[in-house]
Parts: sequence; structure tokens; C-alpha cells
Amino acid sequence: MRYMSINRLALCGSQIGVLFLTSLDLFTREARNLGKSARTKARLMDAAVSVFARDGFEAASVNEITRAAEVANGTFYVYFKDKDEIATAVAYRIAHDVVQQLDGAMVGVSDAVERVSCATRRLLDLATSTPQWGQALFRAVWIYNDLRDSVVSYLRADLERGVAQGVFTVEIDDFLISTFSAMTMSTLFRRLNGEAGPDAGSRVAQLQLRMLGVAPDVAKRVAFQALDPITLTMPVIPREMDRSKKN
Amino acid sequence: MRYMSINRLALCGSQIGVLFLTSLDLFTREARNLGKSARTKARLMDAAVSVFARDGFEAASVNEITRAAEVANGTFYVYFKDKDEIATAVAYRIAHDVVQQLDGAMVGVSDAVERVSCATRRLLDLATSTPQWGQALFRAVWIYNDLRDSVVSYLRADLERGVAQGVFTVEIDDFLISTFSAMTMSTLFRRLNGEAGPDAGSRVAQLQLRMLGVAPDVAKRVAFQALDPITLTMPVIPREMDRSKKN
DNA sequence: GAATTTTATGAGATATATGTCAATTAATCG
DNA sequence: CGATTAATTGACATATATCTCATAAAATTC
Repeated sequence: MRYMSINRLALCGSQIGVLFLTSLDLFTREARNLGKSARTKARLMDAAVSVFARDGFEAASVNEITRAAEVANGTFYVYFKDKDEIATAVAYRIAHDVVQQLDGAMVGVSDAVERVSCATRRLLDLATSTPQWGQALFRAVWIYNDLRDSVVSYLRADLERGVAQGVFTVEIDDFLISTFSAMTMSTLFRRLNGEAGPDAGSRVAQLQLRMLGVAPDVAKRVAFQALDPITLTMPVIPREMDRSKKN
Repeated sequence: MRYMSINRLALCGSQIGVLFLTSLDLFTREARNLGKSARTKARLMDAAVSVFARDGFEAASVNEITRAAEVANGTFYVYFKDKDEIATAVAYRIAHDVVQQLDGAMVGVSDAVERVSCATRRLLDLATSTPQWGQALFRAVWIYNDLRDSVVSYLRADLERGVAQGVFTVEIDDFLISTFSAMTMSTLFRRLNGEAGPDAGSRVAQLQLRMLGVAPDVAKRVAFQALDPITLTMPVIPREMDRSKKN
């Protein structure tokens, strides 16, 4: 599955740097050196990502998750109170990874117009490179408001920077952020459903820049310019991951 | 509930004309002169609107619908095969009403910029004036693609008109339509959740116009100008509504 | 390797949803 | 009014989901 990124790279020649969100069994891998209980919990979380991506949060059932994780039904309740608890656990973790990767991908970019455009494009590339996680992110963002807020926190800063630089001529507030995000998320949705191609990121970035007040020719140039190679793409460092779980 | 429109009118003084989507028990009223079976079916559909709006399509159950309609569980299955069938029935009807009302509200407007702005603003006013129907519309649009297409069919025409007039400098295709719609729907969502005020329609229309290539000052003026009074706001005419139901 | 602690299991109690149908009630008609 | 047709009912069979808990298995400790 990770190899999809490579394929996409071949299709979209201009793109040299690629962000890796995570492999499908990230949690399991991270926990491979930890105790047994941590490993089981990790398998459940990986399974939850798959099931949420396939069925959505609503339709997903604990049974499906335990079946996917190949553990007994009762095992689930050893580690999580209910479906919501595991949902928040994986959703927040995905958001955390996304923010971290995006931050890392933009260390060298200082121009507000470029930053805003890059963020949108890279978020889309990232979420599309591992569709399961992309789906989970998409669904989670609709449900958890504070999670959405954390994902867009850097966005607000970039938008305000642009206003300060005089390149954005629009009032920055919750309404704008929300509309901006909706454009990105709608594109992610279409991208994941195969209704939009690899240039969707650039197209929506272009529209967003125009909306913000960037001149059409500049918007086009920046949104479609080749992305710089990623400087740091080191895999996520395995972390402790709260092994004491008996609440 | 219908009186909310009046309150909103008071808050937003510039608005003289108001579109009425429908009252909460539209189907029942329409069927009041029809046979008993048509009336029962209508009660179920009104109940379905309430339940879908409250719980969403996924979480809604047939039991909840029959309870709201004050009929026995078995009665439901006399009129509908399952939840999906009643869902499509009410969803398509709402979309039909919306399109009809919007068309009527824009008979006098010929300028593409004004038409696009008006459509967004009036759709939002319409859907917000009867929140239950607005919620149902919002959820339905996510689920039924062809329904969304029908709601935005007039939009595509207006956008192409604007390109022909030289006021929109953007490529009109499915991607643009979808992004444009996402902006409107996101605003509807926030409006229904109380996260955005009555000016949200104008604000999003302004952003949309900028995105399409309209100069910022023009976009602002058109999006925030007072809406013309509605010329025709006659209530929906009670119609036959397929009384022969034995499939 | 026996004792102890940790982890996993799956049957089962509880709940809720779907869809059917024989029986009942209401409406209509001659 | 009695007969016939239309409409409604709610119990029931079926299915699926949640969460618990006594028991079993596995891992760890001494």
C-alpha cells in the first residue's frame, strides 16, 4: 500500500518530494517492542482505522473491529470503553501526524502565498497517499471540532501572515477558515472517491488563493508550481504510548 | 416554526422578500383532501423529515419514524420498502421544492454575477428558515449525487453565462461546481448549527465571487446588496402525489 | 517448575432494529 | 345493514450490536 506513493510519483513527474503519512499497520509496528498489552491495543487501533475508513464512524461496529484485529470481542473492552474512545484515539493520532508532517514539509517556506498553497496541496497528497488514513481523517474532521481546529491552527497563522504582508485582502476569522477548510476537505473527498485527479490539489489551491485576494495569474503560478523536495521525511519515532492503561 | 422567518426578517432589516420552503407538516397538508392511505403516507414522510433532521439518515430508525408519525411499526412497510425508500422520497421532494423556489426568486435577475450571488444567499435563507428541512437537505445532498446535481444544475448555467459575459475568469467543470457547492453547504452547516449569523450567506457569496474572478470591490457590493422582494411566493399547490400505491 | 500475575476468551444477558403476517378495525358499497 | 374491500395493528421471528464476567491461556516471577 505504501507503494502507491511511488506510483503516484511516476504519474506526477514534477513531484519529487513525497510525504509519508503512515503505513497501514503503524500502531502495530510502533508497539512491536513493547509489552503484549500495548501490542494488542495497537492491533485494535490499526483495525479501527481500516473499519472506520471502510464503513464510516457511524456504521462501524466493535465486532467488525475485533474481527479485523483477529481478537475476541471481549478483548476490545479490556482496552477501550466503547467505540467512541478508540475513535478519538486514532483520530487524534492521525491529526497529530498530519500536522507534524505538514510542519516539517514547510520549514523553508516563508512567503504566505506559497505556504497556504503548499499546505493545501501537501495535505491532499498526504491523505491520498494512504487512502485508508485519508478517509479516516476526512470523517474524523467532520466529527471532532477540536481536532479540526488543531489541523487548521497553522493555517490561521499563515493567513494572518498573508494579511500582514498585504497579499491577502480578506478578513480572517472562523468563518473564513471554515470555508477555506471546506474547500480542501471537499477536494479530499473527491480525490479519495476517484472523482478528481492528481491536479486537484493545485486546482483548489488556485481557487483558494483567488478567494483570498491573490491576483489570478499569481494564484495560478504558485498553485501549479512544482513542490520543493521534502527535506525531512524521517518515519515517526516509536514512542511510549501510555502503557499503563488500567484507568 | 414558520414564524422564525419573521424573526429573522426583523433582525435583518434589509431583507424584504422571504422564501418559504415549507411548513413542518407539508406532506400531511397536501394530502388533507386525498384518500386515507395518501394521508398516512404523508404523515410518515413528515415524520421522516423530522427524524432525519434530528438523528441523521444513518442513525434514524423506522421505529422512530413510526413513533413520530403515531402509527404502528407495521404500517410503515405498507407504504415503503425500507428506510432508503422513504429517504429518497423526501429528499427528492425537498430538492424539487428548493429548485422551484430558487428559480422563481430569480426570474428578474439577468446579470450572472447577481444570479450566482442571489442563488447562494437565497438557498441559505431558504434552508435556514425551516431548519428541519435545511438539515434534511444538507444530509441528503451528501448522500444522493444526482440530487445534488439537480440542485446545482441551474448554477452551472449561471456560471457559464458569467464566463460568456467575461465576468468569471475560471474554467467551469465538475471540480469547480463541486468546490463552489462545498462552500455553500459548509455555510449551511454552520448556519444550522448556530456557528454563523445571518450575514453568512453574503459572506460566502462574496468569497465565491472573488474565487470566480470578480473584482473584490464588485464582489463585496453585489454579495451584500439588499435582496429584491420576491415577486412570486405562492405556496406549493397540492398535487396528486401518486395515490395508486400498490406496486 | 510451581505460583502468581497479566492477558485473552467467548458464551450470554440485554437491548434495539428489521421486516412479516394473521388478525383486527375502519371505510365503502350495494 | 350486511358484505366486501381497504387500512392498520402489534406480536413475533430474525438479526445484529453492546458490554460483562467467569474462566482459560499465556507470561512472568520466584
